[in-house]
Amino acid sequence: MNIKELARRAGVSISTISRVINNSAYVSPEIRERVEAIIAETGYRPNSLAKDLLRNKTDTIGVLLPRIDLPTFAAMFEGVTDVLNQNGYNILLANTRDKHDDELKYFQLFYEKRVDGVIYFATGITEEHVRLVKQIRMPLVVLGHSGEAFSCSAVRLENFGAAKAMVQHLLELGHRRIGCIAVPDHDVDISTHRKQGYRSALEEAGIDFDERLVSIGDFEYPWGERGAAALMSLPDTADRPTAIFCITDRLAVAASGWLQRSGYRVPQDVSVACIDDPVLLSYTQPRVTTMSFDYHRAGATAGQMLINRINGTQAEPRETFMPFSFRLRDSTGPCPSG
Amino acid sequence: MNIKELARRAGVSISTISRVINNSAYVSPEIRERVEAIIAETGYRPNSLAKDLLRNKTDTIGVLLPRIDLPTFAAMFEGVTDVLNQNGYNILLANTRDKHDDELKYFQLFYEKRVDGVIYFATGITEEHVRLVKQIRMPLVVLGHSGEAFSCSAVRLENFGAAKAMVQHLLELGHRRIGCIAVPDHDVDISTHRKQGYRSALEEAGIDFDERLVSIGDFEYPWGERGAAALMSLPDTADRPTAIFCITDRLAVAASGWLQRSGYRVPQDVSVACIDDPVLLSYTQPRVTTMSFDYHRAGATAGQMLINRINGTQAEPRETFMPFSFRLRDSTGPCPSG
DNA sequence: CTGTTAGCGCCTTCAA
DNA sequence: TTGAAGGCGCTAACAG
Repeated sequence: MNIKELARRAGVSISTISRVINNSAYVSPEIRERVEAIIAETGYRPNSLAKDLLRNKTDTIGVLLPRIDLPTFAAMFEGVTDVLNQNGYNILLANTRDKHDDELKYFQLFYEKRVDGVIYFATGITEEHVRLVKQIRMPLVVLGHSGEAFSCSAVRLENFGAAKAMVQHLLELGHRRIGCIAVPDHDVDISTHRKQGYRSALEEAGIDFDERLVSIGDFEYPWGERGAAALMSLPDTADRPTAIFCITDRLAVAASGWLQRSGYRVPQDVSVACIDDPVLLSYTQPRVTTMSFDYHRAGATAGQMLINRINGTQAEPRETFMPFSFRLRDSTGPCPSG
Repeated sequence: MNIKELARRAGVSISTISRVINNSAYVSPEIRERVEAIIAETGYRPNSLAKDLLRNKTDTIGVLLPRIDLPTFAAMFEGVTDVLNQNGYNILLANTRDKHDDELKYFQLFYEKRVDGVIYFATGITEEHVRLVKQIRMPLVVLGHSGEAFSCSAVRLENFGAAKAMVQHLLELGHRRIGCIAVPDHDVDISTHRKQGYRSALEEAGIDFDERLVSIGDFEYPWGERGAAALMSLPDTADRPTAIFCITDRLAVAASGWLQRSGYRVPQDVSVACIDDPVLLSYTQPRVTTMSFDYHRAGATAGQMLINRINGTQAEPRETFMPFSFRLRDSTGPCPSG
């Protein structure tokens, strides 16, 4: 079914059909009624492809992300979609599932599908990314990294500050041997900056950095166990940490579970703290002290920035940092031997 | 930049350009080279809208779901996207955020955008849904419900069996007063069937159903606390449950946390069990006994069914039930007063 | 081997 | 107030 067939059945021209569909001009009531009846009866819906081709706009935004099954990404994503949907945009979603090399392919896809803009949950930006994006000139907003390389707006997190403040909290509780369960430096904003915050807090407190207190793995639960186990099995008991700072929530949950199953009380024997605050952390036993970011808001901000960029409301690149807030719960306490 | 401009610059016709882009016919090496050089230099990429309009195919699948921030949905979604991406499809994602009424709007959108098929994470199917889908005749696969109303294939979960088997596990441990934290009957497959499984197991064991042992709330953590609190505050101590069966994982985590904070040992005083097995449940304290569904596989199966339907490989509707598997962990134990 | 032409379905002047 | 015609960017006959 198309506009031509509709016109034939209604005994009018295709322009008239177009007019009633879009209310774009006056149509005599009788004709309008007749056409509407036929539309209702046939269940006709215009072909958006044809329309989009003509108006050179798709009302679709490409969203590129490495995974969606982490609460943090899911929350940002829902923030993005909330504002985009409210503004009449649809989402073409590319989930690379951590296959970083596929990102370039998806940028091309977005361009070929002529999306009106792109939200990019960045993990690592290469020169190829930059060249490609420059070439295709699509409105772009980066989430989780600087947008400088692309000369575009970005929404970032105060990762350094959050990590530093959390370690300072542990220092204030009297802890001196503070372990850190972290991840490699693939993802600049999270892994590097949070680790830097940890080191910076120690440094300012005049505590020497001890490499044996840092355990590097990945973001997943199993590593929280393994990391905690590694730290608590340092040969000299005096070397073992009295507090463990985890770079993200899953590591803390698993570390806390392992500690308890291994006979340590949390926080009486060992404190556990982290960054990121999925609802879960308020319901585990014990509840976990953390630094909270409003991920939904971060996503919504990025979405709004992109809309402003498309509208021309805000042409100049701008960078927003999301603040953290301290959530004191039950997993941190005074240093025992302190 | 378009094919016409390219033709002008290369001094050839647009068909020649098309031929080199698509490798659809022989082109003399010199011309091919010249054209490819210009393409590389301009960064030209064909407009998919025009192509899709012509071939009447978009290589895009619409995915309609109520939310993406639950591990179960996220896992199914990634299963879907894995097989679809592997088969060259892209994803137009509609996240209703539990606004059930928007579903119809998104079905229309999918049709207007001429997606090649739809995966529908169904929560409640109304007559309007059926009428609309019948009218637009798109290949469709339903996830989480019967596809009967649409005469389409579906992937479902053995919710009844999983719930029944879990309650039977508790019965075998000697429990007679088994609480249930559940949700209202909005979502047939999960809420109703799992509750029915609970009742069926009790019935077969000759235990009278006690309404006071069922607490109805929602899927979120806070309700796990409130539900557990309600069950454990029945006036007569003898009425209180010695085991709590939760309809899904979040409720169990929160219930277990609340019990421990309220002075109950899990499982020595009260056992906790549930259905659904996000990785988390292996890392909480205690680890939670549950029935596991392979959600990723469920999604992948749905994706493959849709592809088969589009190819014509499998035209007849078919229904697959995903089996459950028992994960015995640390949150369930013998009935104390046994 | 390459160019010309006719649409895909729709919107938008421009006439009438 | 309505109709005719051109064109969005591309592919696929059909000529040459």
